[in-house]
Amino acid sequence: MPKLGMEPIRKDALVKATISEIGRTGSLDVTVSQIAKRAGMSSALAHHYFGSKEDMFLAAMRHVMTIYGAEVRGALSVAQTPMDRIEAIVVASFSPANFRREAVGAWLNFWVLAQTVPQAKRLVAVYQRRLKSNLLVGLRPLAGARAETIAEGLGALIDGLYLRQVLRPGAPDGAAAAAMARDYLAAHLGAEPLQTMK
Amino acid sequence: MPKLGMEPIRKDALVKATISEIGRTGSLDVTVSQIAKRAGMSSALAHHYFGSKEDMFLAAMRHVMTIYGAEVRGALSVAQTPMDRIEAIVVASFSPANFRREAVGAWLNFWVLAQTVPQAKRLVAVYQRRLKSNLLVGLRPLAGARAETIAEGLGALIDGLYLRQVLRPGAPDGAAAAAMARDYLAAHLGAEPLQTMK
DNA sequence: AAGTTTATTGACTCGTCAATCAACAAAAAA
DNA sequence: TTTTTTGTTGATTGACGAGTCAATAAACTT
Repeated sequence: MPKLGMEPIRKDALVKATISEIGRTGSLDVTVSQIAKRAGMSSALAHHYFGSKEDMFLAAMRHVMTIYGAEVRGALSVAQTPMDRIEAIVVASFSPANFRREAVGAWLNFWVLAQTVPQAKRLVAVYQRRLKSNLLVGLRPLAGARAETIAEGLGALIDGLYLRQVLRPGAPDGAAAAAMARDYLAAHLGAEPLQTMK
Repeated sequence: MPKLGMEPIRKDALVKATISEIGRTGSLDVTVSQIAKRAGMSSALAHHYFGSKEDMFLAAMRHVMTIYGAEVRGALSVAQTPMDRIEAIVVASFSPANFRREAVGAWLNFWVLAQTVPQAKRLVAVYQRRLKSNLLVGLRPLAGARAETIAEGLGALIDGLYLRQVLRPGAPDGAAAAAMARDYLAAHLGAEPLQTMK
């Protein structure tokens, strides 16, 4: 009994189901049928709304990044000082949500996807640019000319710490990761604003 | 015309072919037949020597890590000072070899594999421990009690910088990554050996 | 010489899966 | 009311793939 305006609802359900299934299997080795089943429809319908499985992956990727982006934006909106802003980004990056099985599966597998699907690589690049630019807003008042380099380094450190927590045996420790990031900041900000020699 | 003692030769060929194919496709979505073909044998023979495809993946993973380990060990063997040691590890980690398509494909996909295959997770953990311990040897004379934290952070930073170079559009810049790692060191060593307050 | 171990493959089994299609149903437009 | 658009699925296509097996053959053992 077809109700109209199903498209966005179905697509949304499929995107979420895609992420769930990637998290469940830990890989991109999920079938359209599995996804469709979890989203409560036939695989044919999934193919109807998304032309191909790859399109579903890309939509799922955008969704994960949107969620993360919203989390960061929410945290930033209550930040007062520049330091607050950086702290907000760090905390959001290591929030429990990002360590859920689905999120982990999504990120790792999207990195893999980025190797071969240009569209996916572009999305990853967008994420990296946005992270850096968010960090810069907080860093420039604190570090001036060195802000660029510090933002680059802190961005990489956040990714690296995340990766390590995820690959570590046992439960990930977001707080420890955040502490390391703060340490990095302290060393780069507190120490040598005067060091100019290369 | 069976010559004896083929096993190690065949296995070696399969391992290398596995890495090649993973690099070529950028994913673990490679068939045993593709691997076997590239290694110059039938897929049945591949199954004869390795029981399953997963076994081939794990063997390939060990091989990649062995290569990297050898590279690091070689660089360390000529290091004189503690600082030399750290520098050697950094340079080796961002060597062109590690940015070859095969190496990139291997690392990214092995991270994914580690999510679901405990054996793979263990191998990743071994790599992380070894990196940290190598860094520690160089860091302890320079940083004393803070060596632990710095090694942890530098290890994560190296992974994060690697990831960023790999995902960046365009050719990766190992030298830039190494420079960032040095920057991290400088900030953590040169600055506040006296800072004790939390 | 007979028996055993090692090397090797073509053919096959059993299964999966992405994508398509024909067909049906209901709402909206004409 | 007829037509068009939107929603929906069962069935099918066409292809591929991991792992097994029987069979063949060379080399080594006894």
